[in-house]
Amino acid sequence: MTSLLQYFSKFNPLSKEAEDAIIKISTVVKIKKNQDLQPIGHTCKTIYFINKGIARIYYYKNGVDITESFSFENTIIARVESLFTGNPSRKGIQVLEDSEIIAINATQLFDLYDTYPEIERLFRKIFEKAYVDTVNRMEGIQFHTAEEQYIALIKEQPTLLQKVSLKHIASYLGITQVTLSRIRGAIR
Amino acid sequence: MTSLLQYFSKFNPLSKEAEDAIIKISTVVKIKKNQDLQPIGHTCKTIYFINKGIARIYYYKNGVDITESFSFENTIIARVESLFTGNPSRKGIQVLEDSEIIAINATQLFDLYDTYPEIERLFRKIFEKAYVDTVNRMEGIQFHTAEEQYIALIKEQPTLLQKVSLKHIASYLGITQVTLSRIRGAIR
DNA sequence: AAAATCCTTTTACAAATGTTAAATAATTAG
DNA sequence: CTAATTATTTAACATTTGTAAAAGGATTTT
Repeated sequence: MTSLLQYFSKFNPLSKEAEDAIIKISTVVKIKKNQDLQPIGHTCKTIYFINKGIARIYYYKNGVDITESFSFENTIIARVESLFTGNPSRKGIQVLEDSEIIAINATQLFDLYDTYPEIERLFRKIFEKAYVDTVNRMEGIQFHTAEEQYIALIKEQPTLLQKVSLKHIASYLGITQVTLSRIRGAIR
Repeated sequence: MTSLLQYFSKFNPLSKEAEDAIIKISTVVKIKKNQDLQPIGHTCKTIYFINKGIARIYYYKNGVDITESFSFENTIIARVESLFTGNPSRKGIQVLEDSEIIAINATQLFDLYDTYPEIERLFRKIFEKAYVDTVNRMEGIQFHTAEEQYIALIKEQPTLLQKVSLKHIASYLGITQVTLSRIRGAIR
C-alpha cells in the first residue's frame, strides 16, 4: 500500500489515522492479462489504484469494442459516470497485462468523508485533476487530427505502444485500425 | 441570489451561515450581448452562475473561433483547466445575449472550504456532476456522428437553436459550418 | 514444429467531411 | 428605410476516413 499512500500525499497529505482508515477498506487484487477487473453492466462501487500493470475502460458501440481510456501504474481508475450517479455502467475495466491492483471500497470511502474531512478533500482534489485531464483530452479529440493525437500519444506515453495493441489505440483515438495504419505509414 | 441558493440546495443544502458566507464573496454582473465575461489569457479565479442569459467558453485554434461549451440559465460556468491548476487559460467566456451573472470569487471560496466543510462538499458535488457530464459528452463527440449529435442537441436544448448562431454550434460539434448546413438539409 | 488464431498492413472503392467561392437570407447600423 | 454587414446555404472539387476483403506477420496453442 506504500505506493498508494505516496500517491495520496502528492494531492493532500493525510494523518496516520486517515491513512489507516483507507487501508482498512482496501484490498489488493492480482489479476491476469486480458481479464476484466469489472464487467460491463455493473454499478461501479470501487475505486482502483494500479500498483503494477495497465488497464483500460472499454465498452461496445454497435458491436465494436471501444477503448474510452487507458490507465497506467500509480494512477487511479474508476468509471465516474457510474460511481458518482449510482447508475449501472455500460463500461467495463479490463487489464492489459498481469497486474496488481488496489481496490478501494467506494461506499465505505464516501462514509469516511463525514469522519475525515481530509479524506473528502483528498478525493476532491484527485477527481478535480481527473476532471481537468478529461477536459484537456476532449479538446484534443475534438480539435486535433488523429495524426496529431497519435504523435502526441507516442511522445507522452511511449510505453503504450509496446504494451497495447493498435486496435485499442485506434478506438481510443476515435478512428479505425486502417486509418491508424495509414497514419503510421505516413509518419515513417 | 435566490436562484443560486436554490441551485445549491439541489446538491447539498447549506446552513444559513454558509449561505451568507458565499453571498458575501459573490457579486451580480450585468453584461451585454457578445461581451466577454472573461478574456482569453487570464487565470480563472471566478466561478460564474448564470441567472439570465447564455454563455459559451471559446478559444482560437489556428485562428478559427472554437466553442468548447455552452452554459444556460441556472447553471455554473468556469474554466476548470485554469481554476484548478492556476495556469492561465487559453479560453475566454463570452455571453451570447444580454445576461445577468453571479460571480463567485473562487480564491475566497476555496478559503471558505476550511471553515465550512459543507461548502467544500457542495462544490465537490457540483464539480463531480460537471465531470460526469464531460465524460458523457466526450463519449458523444468521439463515437457518434455529427448528425447524431446535432439531432440529440436540438432535442435536449431546443432553445439553443433560436439563440446561438450555427457557426458556434458547428464548432461545438467539431465540424464546419458547411457540414452542419448539409446535415440540416439532409434532415429536412 | 505445425496449426490455428490474432494482429497489422495493404488495396480498392464508397462515403463523409473539408476548402473555397459564390449566392441568398437575415440582421444590424446609420 | 436603406445600406452595410453578418449569417447561412449551395456548389464544385479535393482530401480524409470508412468499409470490406485479402495478404502478410506475429503470437499462441496443441
